[in-house]
Amino acid sequence: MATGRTHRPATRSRGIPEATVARLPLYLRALTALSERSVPTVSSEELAAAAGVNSAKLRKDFSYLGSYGTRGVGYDVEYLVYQISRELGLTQDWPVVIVGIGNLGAALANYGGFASRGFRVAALIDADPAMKGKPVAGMPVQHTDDLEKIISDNGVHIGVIATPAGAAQQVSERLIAAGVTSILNFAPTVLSVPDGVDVRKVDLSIELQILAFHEQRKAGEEAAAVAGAADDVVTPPPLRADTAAAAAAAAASRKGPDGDVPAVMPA
Amino acid sequence: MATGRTHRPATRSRGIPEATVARLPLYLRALTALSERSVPTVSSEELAAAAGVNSAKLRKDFSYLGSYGTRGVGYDVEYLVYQISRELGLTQDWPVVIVGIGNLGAALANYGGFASRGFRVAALIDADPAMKGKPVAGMPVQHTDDLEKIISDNGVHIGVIATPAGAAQQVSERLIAAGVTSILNFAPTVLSVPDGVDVRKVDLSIELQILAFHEQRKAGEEAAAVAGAADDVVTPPPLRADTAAAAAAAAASRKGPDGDVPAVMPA
DNA sequence: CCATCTTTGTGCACGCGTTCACAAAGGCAT
DNA sequence: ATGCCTTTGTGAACGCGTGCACAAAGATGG
Ligand SMILES: NC(=O)c1ccc[n+]([C@@H]2O[C@H](COP(=O)([O-])OP(=O)(O)OC[C@H]3O[C@@H](n4cnc5c(N)ncnc54)[C@H](O)[C@@H]3O)[C@@H](O)[C@H]2O)c1
Ligand SMILES: NC(=O)c1ccc[n+]([C@@H]2O[C@H](COP(=O)([O-])OP(=O)(O)OC[C@H]3O[C@@H](n4cnc5c(N)ncnc54)[C@H](O)[C@@H]3O)[C@@H](O)[C@H]2O)c1
Repeated sequence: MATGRTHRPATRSRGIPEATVARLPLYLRALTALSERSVPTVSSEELAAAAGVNSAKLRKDFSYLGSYGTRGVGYDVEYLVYQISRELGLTQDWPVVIVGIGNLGAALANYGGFASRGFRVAALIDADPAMKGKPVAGMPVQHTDDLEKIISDNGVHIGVIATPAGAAQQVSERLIAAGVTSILNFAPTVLSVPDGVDVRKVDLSIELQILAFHEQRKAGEEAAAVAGAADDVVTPPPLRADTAAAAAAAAASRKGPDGDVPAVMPA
Repeated sequence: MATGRTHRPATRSRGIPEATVARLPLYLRALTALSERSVPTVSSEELAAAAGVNSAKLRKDFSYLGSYGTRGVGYDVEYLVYQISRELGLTQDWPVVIVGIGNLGAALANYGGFASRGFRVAALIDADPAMKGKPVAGMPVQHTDDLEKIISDNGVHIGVIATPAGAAQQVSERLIAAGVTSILNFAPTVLSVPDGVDVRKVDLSIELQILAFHEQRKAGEEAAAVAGAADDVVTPPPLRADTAAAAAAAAASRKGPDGDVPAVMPA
């Protein structure tokens, strides 16, 4: 069981660093584009630019896969596409089920890029009886009652969860019990899964909050640059009296009227 | 313009490490749940479990914000919710525009959790004239012609791109020219943006490919454990003659009538 | 066959992030 | 008050990821 682990810490991908694995799809996408334009070879510099990374990083990444380049020339595009595809396991077919066919689930089901890389939507599953049999993306929605059978009949190892957060943990347990060992979770919850099961999450809200943090930071720096850096508004340093008071009020909302809690951020 | 940088390397969030910033929303979510259950205080151990992280990591993360805990007791839930919200900039309102109201864009527009943390969908924008004025999530879709005016009138700094990949770069340029400085990109492309602009990407296909890599790895290890670890199939080590031949054939798939081509993907 | 020029592959150093482990802090009971 | 017990906050060690810089490899032209 273990506590909700979010990424793949256990598997310890022998040899290839996790950071490299995460970039391989990026390289593959850039290479595919080159391949379509019939470009025969590409240098690490060019490919790195197309993938939006540093060329040294790219070369080091490729070095984990083997020596597939030719010095003085670059990399053979088609050959590299094949090698990366093989390394990522895209030379085989991966049946996938999507659970929770609401707004998001339906959009995912309709997503073309889904099938373009060896992933095949094997089934769409929803708990709503009214959805049963209803076609979404040209495929009938099936009921959760048949989840186990669907997973096992199709040899599914990868599941996508797009249910409300409250149902996600339970759905993940059923998926795992039925044989799924990799989950892509769109529900905003931490999933607790056994060792050996990989979970990756996509959380729109978290991404926006991270952007907001930096955005606020920019606004603060800008204000500090314009003004004499005396006023605060959003900067972390001290904290104005009224803001501190609000914080104190929130903190004291339970017990006595200890109206203290001065300027925070001591350490 | 710089090459497509993907994450926030420039901003150098003074003080708070990027990895910590990325976890703050996780803590906030867990704390909000506790708050709703009227739990007054929580220990680092409990909160860490709820957020799916290590308790030492959580304490260190909080130490960057300040000393908000009480030794022997734990953290005041309400107070911490306030502090993290403030740090993330969620105490203010963030108007957001979504560009590209197709399957995904519509799902995002309908997403309730969007507005729950200070983010407000200020406008939905699409290039399709047929979409103009059509209500999606109770809001009329506006045409791209008015993009600049919408951004400026609403003081939008955060934009979400859900257009096809081919249009993403151009859309990002218009957004940025109009004043957007943070972009959440759902299109599978590397965006080239000027310094000072943050881009975060959500790419379903990449996530699935990473899962496939580990899935393949699991299958390989399993097979190796069962069999005598002699056969390859997917293991990285050397490269057998026939495998190399297949690769070479794939590389030549463009010119000659080599009717093979493994499983490699096209699009 | 040799010289030159381009580009790979990688040794190395550095910085960030994670984790351990513990002293200090504070509540609480006596 | 005093001592015990819990939990925080953090110093320090470690490991991973990144980027530099360059020697080696190989293509290409003479
Ligand atoms: N829509 C988005 O843009 C978006 C963005 C980020 C995250 N999310 C998250 O994705 C999830 C789905 O979002 P949505 O907007 O599609 O919600 P939705 O309500 O439109 O769809 C949820 C679907 O899940 C089904 N469902 C409920 N319980 C189930 C169960 N136990 N087993 C199988 N199916 C079940 C429902 O019948 C419904 O069809 C939510 O957790 C949401 O927070 C959505
Ligand atoms: N649907 C998914 O689940 C999913 C998942 C991952 C990634 N994506 C990516 O998200 C993007 C959108 O996917 P989708 O399924 O919603 O596609 P879609 O074709 O349904 O929608 C695209 C929308 O963008 C609009 N558009 C096109 N060019 C535009 C422009 N220049 N300015 C403004 N709007 C423009 C179109 O009119 C259309 O409404 C694609 O890049 C896709 O690869 C989608």
